[in-house]
Amino acid sequence: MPKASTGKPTIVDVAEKAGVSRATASRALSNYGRINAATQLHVRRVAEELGYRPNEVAKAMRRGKTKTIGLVIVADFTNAFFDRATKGVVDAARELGYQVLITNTNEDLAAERSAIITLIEKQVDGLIVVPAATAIPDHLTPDQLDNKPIVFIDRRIDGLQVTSITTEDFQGAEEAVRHVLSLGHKRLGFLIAASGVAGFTQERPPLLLSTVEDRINGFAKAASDGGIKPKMQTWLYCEDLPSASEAAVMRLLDQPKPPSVILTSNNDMALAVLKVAGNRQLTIGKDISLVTIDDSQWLEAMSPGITVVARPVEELSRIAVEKLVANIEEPGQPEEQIALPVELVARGSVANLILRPELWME
Amino acid sequence: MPKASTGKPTIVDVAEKAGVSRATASRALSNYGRINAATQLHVRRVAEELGYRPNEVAKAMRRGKTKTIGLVIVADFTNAFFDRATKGVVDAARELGYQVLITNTNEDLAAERSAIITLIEKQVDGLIVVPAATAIPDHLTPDQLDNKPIVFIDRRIDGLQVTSITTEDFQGAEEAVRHVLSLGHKRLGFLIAASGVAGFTQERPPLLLSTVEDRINGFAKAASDGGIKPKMQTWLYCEDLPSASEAAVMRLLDQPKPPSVILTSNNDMALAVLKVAGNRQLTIGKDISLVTIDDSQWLEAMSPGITVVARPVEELSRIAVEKLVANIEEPGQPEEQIALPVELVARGSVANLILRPELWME
DNA sequence: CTGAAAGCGCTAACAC
DNA sequence: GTGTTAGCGCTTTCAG
Repeated sequence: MPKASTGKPTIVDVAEKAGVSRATASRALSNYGRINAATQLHVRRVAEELGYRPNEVAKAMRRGKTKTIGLVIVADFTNAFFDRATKGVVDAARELGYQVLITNTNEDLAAERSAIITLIEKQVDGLIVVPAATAIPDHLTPDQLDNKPIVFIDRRIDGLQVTSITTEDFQGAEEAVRHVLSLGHKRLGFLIAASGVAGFTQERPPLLLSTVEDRINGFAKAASDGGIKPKMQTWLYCEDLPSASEAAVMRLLDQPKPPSVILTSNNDMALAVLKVAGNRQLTIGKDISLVTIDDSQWLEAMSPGITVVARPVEELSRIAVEKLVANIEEPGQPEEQIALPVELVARGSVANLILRPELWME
Repeated sequence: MPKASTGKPTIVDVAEKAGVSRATASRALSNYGRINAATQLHVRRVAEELGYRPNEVAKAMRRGKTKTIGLVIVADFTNAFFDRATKGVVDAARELGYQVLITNTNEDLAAERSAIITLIEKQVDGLIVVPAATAIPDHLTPDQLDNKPIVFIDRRIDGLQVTSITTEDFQGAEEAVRHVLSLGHKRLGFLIAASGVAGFTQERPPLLLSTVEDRINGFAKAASDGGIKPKMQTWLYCEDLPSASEAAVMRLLDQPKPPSVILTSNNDMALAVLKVAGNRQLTIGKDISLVTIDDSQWLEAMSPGITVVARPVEELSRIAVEKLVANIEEPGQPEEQIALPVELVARGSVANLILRPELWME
């Protein structure tokens, strides 16, 4: 009586039934090495009959490659940027034959740290991360990473030699300001999401994510270039929490001389402006203007549509995956800092104070 | 000269350096079986020194468990439901010590099929899927699934004995209709997302997802209970594509006697209403009313806020993971069909035709 | 309480 | 072109 194979068929079962050795079966199934075409066909047929499925874990163990990449995404992917980025990474990875193991840290460095350890232990071939850190962290050293390739998306960490795919946030922010200035706005409110602050503050926090840093600098440069005096600008740095951001918006609006336009650094801040404006019966694009960074279908569908700096999220994710996979399959690629161009999409959320000065009296 | 271990340290290196056997090292590190406390401490210290990291792939191979679950999510997680569900699953899984391997199919059965095969080959311990199929598919048999547990979220497949976590869509839809009727609406437009149709149609497609089916039935029941004659109802079944849904909305609005309120079956359809209304300078909650299913921060932040049937997405995901993990760790749990209650969140997008009949003359 | 040894399923030298 | 064999790194009987 033949050894009854109880569980699911393995390559040994296939080999036996096909009357060949394991090696031949393997060659037939994985399509490598020299093998007789007829043998291959036969083995494959037998495998099919048996309902054989390769065990990728065993393969991974043997080859030292899991064909899996780890995605460490911070915060909600409830955020209009991160959900698209996630989808982009998953899709691009699959096209290249990789699966993605996903982890969510809540902008929390400790969570990021442990996520990376887990992923490395799971033997991912590489990592795509949205780093939560502003300074060089200790858990992103080649040693901790087991020398696995890594690429950052959305943000850089200056001083770390890591490939990063970001967007031209400085230019985008500049363009946003130029746009509102061209429409006659002179009193500007800036609402900047900044982790690490409690509530909101006028003082610029010392440590900021590279994206935030770039946006601030871009905003500031264009405002200054446009001849807008600091007095005419209100800057609020705000915790990324509805309670904080809404309070910040109210503060902005309740100034003796409130801004005619608010520029927000991300979706969450824009949401707060929308909320508060709604509560106060203020019409966007008329009573108060708004420009934000990152597009979404909702921003487009509103009336008026919200003017945004759109970032090429899908492309960013795709490039990140391509660079990572290139480095996995051919180690030693040079590090690159890639910044993708952004685009201002003007919709109706910025009042034209030139054509309709009655909307805004100084 | 001792065998210089080149690569990363393995448990053998730890054992050697600690002067114990592999078995003892394993016991010390994985904290099982009988082991002397002092020995354990020593081994752990050595492991620490060496920077030893367990290889989870090897563990998985040996134990036959990967501590990984596969998530097969359809469509965009750009969708306000799926992004939150994804996050919910990832978070809940991590809390239970599982990682998640994510796949995105675009409501495409073939993609789903291949995703599941891949996941099974990767030896996931179980599967959470949003099934794209309306009828019983051939790729979800215990055999194809390698007898791994599976739970559906968001939708059921009637006739398939699979644990599913859904929401009370029938009741939610009913409640939505009751709400608009109570506000005096009598002419109702229903915009239903339905895959499989091209463009849009008035004819009800034969095969519908269980969620869609339930929503339609709920809408219809409440309308009929409320004495709304079929003549007063317009039903449009629509491809889930902006071009199609926007055309459908226009059709709805361009009828000789257009509905005073549109009830949409999902976010995408609601987006189309918003878009078209914006283009036509129609004010939501006044010129045209809107109720949709699934909440999002955007729907809440708009002015007026959009009235929605909110579904408990996080809870749904959490329960799905818990049920799945229970079944992984203790196989043979009974299948369950769980439907979570939903909640109507009334905001300002439905005009009150009773208080302000001038908004709507028959 | 600890060690020896087997083996999870697969691939890749190396022989023939 | 095919078979033999040796592991990948780990856990787990089974002895002692």
